[in-house]
Amino acid sequence: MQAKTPIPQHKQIYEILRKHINERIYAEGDVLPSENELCVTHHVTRPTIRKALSRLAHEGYIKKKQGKGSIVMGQPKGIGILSLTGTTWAVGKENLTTTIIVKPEIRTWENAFSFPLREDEIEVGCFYFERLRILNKQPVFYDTTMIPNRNLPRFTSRNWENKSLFDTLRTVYQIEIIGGEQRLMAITADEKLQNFFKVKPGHPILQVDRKMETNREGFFIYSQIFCDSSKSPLYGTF
Amino acid sequence: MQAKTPIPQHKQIYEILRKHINERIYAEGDVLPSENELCVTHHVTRPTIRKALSRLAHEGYIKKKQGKGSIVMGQPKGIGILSLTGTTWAVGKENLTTTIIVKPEIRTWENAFSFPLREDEIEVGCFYFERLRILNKQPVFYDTTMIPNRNLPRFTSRNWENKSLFDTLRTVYQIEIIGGEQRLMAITADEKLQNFFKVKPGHPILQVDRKMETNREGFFIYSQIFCDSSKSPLYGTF
DNA sequence: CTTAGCAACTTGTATATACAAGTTAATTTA
DNA sequence: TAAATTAACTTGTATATACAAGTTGCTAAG
Repeated sequence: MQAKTPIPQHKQIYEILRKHINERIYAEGDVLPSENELCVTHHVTRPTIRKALSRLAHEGYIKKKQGKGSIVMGQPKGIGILSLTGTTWAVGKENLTTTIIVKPEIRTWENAFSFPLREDEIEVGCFYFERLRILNKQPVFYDTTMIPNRNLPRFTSRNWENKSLFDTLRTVYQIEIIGGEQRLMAITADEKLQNFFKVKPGHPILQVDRKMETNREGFFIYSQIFCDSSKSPLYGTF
Repeated sequence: MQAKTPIPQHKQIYEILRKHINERIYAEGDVLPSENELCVTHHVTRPTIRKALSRLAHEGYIKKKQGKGSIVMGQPKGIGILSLTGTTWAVGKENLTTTIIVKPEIRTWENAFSFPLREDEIEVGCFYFERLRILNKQPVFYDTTMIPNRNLPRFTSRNWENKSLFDTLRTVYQIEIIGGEQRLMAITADEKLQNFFKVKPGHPILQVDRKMETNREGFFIYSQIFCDSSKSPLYGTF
């Protein structure tokens, strides 16, 4: 492993192992190569490997057992809405299709779902898009996302259908979600939502407002999600 | 720092710093002593300190800045329902009172809120209790908790009013939540909930079913929460 | 054949060290 | 005076090493 890039080695190794788990090169139930073996294959020392593994363990990709090894758990379950990193949605990945209602476009911030905005955020405007997620031919999520228009070359020209927004941000732009805040509410469907979800007036809907913090100082991502949890409860791991 | 106990030093230091932040010895906005200073005061080396700080940072107690130091963020916001560790509820801690509806008692498992149970879990039975959380004199949460009856001496005789269940489990029994899964749903209030929350029929209610994994192998904690999010949205950090 | 114990693995904890990189403030230079 | 440099801090990354502790399977004793 060469350090020619400014990306730390433990992060590179994390990405490699993560990819291998996602691609089922290491499948659920498998035991990862031991830390010492990984040291040899990646030409680093144990603390470096341990840092990569510790992140994988924390995110649920593996489970470490003293004396045994690192057991692969597969892609963490969850739909990327309640999980910690917001990076994956394994459950129903096969069945969950994403339709873009409004393609990513540069807009002024209309609002940020009750989260206050800073001056400089308002100034640059934002990438805005709306998506409808369909599970087993039934629409279950409707969400809008706003991302500040700052130093994201060729962002609107990317293909976003059935792509993970957070995977792209992480691998292409080196932007990672490091935390955030969210508000959850149970509401009753308004006319627009009744239309999207094809439900009757008075139907309970789950609403989530999120403000996500990234490793870029002062760079926040805002999203609002509506979910018809009667069709499919919002399932997540933590 | 002596290593006479089997509890690792990095964990002990984590607990100390965490306590100091909770007691506002280190207040919001303060900068923690530098890693090297902490090394001296706790008689350990930097990697050990860094492990403690890294956990505090991950849980939101502090924020690390390269070149500056570790800035204290205070107790992580959230009500302990959506936050990662489930250990704290800072927001409204002053205003949030907890009433025990059903005191902790040993019961057989009636069910575990749609989570399947293992044989040995059913065998030992569980501690069961119900609580009602009141914010500004208005009931906002109603929750039931089930904990397997295994090796928890004097559990039922403890005082649980306005105590953090997870703090007690961690400090007294060395049990930590290391992850879990949850299902969120928007439902309409049934008669029992209408009574608790004093709302009309058809009122939307947020329901959360949780299965929490602990550092004790095979030891899970189950809880079900109902929230009248119209009075106070479920706010959490991650 | 069965079992106890040991050896060879695994991960967990901790030390000591080194240098890179970001921040801040004092100092030097123009 | 004002700007540039430097020095002294901070955290971030990485190496090399050592031993503790849990797991597994082989081996030798009964």
